[in-house]
Amino acid sequence: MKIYALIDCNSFYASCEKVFRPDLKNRPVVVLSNNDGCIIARSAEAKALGVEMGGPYFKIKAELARKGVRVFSSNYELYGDMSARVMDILRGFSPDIEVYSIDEAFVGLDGTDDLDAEGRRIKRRIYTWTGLPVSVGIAETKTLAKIANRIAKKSPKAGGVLDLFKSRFREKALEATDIIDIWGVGRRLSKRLRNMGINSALDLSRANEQIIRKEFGVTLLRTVLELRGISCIPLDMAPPPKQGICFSRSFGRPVEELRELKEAVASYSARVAEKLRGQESVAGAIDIYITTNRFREEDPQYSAHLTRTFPVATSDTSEIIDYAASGLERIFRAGYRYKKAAVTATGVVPADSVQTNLFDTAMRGRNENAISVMDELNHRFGRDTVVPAATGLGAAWHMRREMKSPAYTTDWDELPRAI
DNA sequence: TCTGGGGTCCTAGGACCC
DNA sequence: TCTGGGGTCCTAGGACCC
Repeated sequence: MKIYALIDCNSFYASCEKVFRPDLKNRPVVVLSNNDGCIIARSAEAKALGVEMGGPYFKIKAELARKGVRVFSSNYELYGDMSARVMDILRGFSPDIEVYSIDEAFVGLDGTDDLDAEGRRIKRRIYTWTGLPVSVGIAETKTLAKIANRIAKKSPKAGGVLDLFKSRFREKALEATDIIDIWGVGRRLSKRLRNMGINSALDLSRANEQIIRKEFGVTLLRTVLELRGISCIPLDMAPPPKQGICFSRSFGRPVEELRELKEAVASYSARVAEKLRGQESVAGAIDIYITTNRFREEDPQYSAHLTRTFPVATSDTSEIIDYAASGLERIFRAGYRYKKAAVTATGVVPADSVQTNLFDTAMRGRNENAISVMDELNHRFGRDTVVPAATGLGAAWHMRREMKSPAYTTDWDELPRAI
């Protein structure tokens, strides 16, 4: 029988700031997003004062000051560092751990006798070693562990830890959980479910499987089964490298010039390339997105994106910047006040898989002649001088720019002429 | 003046092939 | 003439997560 514990740091960003400011103990604290745009974390004291999550800072700045709320700009380096410490401590309890987000992890506790006591040991050790308060929820599925965690966090009686594994309180817990608070049920789904008279987690756990499958798809069906204690979402201990790598930012002020946008897109592209190399991946394509400020309804609105595919998957900074820049030129329209730009690498695969893919592509082409010509070129000019592109129909031959006469052809039979 | 950033998964529909 | 089933691959868009 599987047992899952969900460990979740309370008000993570706000708690991280408090660790280094003992004078703020028991004081309300909030943390702001990039550009100090909106509130992304609130300490318990701030929540008690009614400070809303996601509220734009400029609208409530005066109110926060009046209430004595301390305000921090976000410091992601600090949060990443604190997160790593917490995850290391959890690894001391079980090797079965899925780091789910910066402030959450699922831990497998199979074979543990006293789950409640183990949960309290985890909570105590993290607090002693890092100063961060956490909540622990335990159950036989991840979805139920999420619910247990949520109740542990809110209920004063639970003291931050709730074990729902084979618990006689499970039905009560489901009944007390509103549909919108279930992991995997968002605004849209909850609306549709309410129309069917499904309002609580208990209602959803009793819903008809066929109807759920037909009307909502397999994702929600899995949620239903998980609520019944049937585990459908296993621990993901070694998440594969990211499939898409994105860098996106809002500008501090409206941007109208192509030149300025280009600078932004170039620096975002460089960051994406860095991230790619950091996880030893390459991208098959790059997507550029720009948009105006949707909150300024009086302004003309425009947003656009464009995907550019690389002949050969790459993590090369200048190549990525070039492609992004030319994509930007194509979607840029003058006369708009731009607010935000994003650069996303897609088709991301491990760098060392590319040669394998290329070989497969070559074999699919079944053109012995082309393959032997490629081999000969590579033998004469050095390894990887010529490679077949991984994407596109048929075979596309790409010759690296180190060669004096770079050639690019989409025809197998053309290759010999490239010599 | 001022409204975050970074992801995943699923499904539907079109292109293309035999 | 344009009719059929079965399959893959790709893309766009929706919904959700923290």
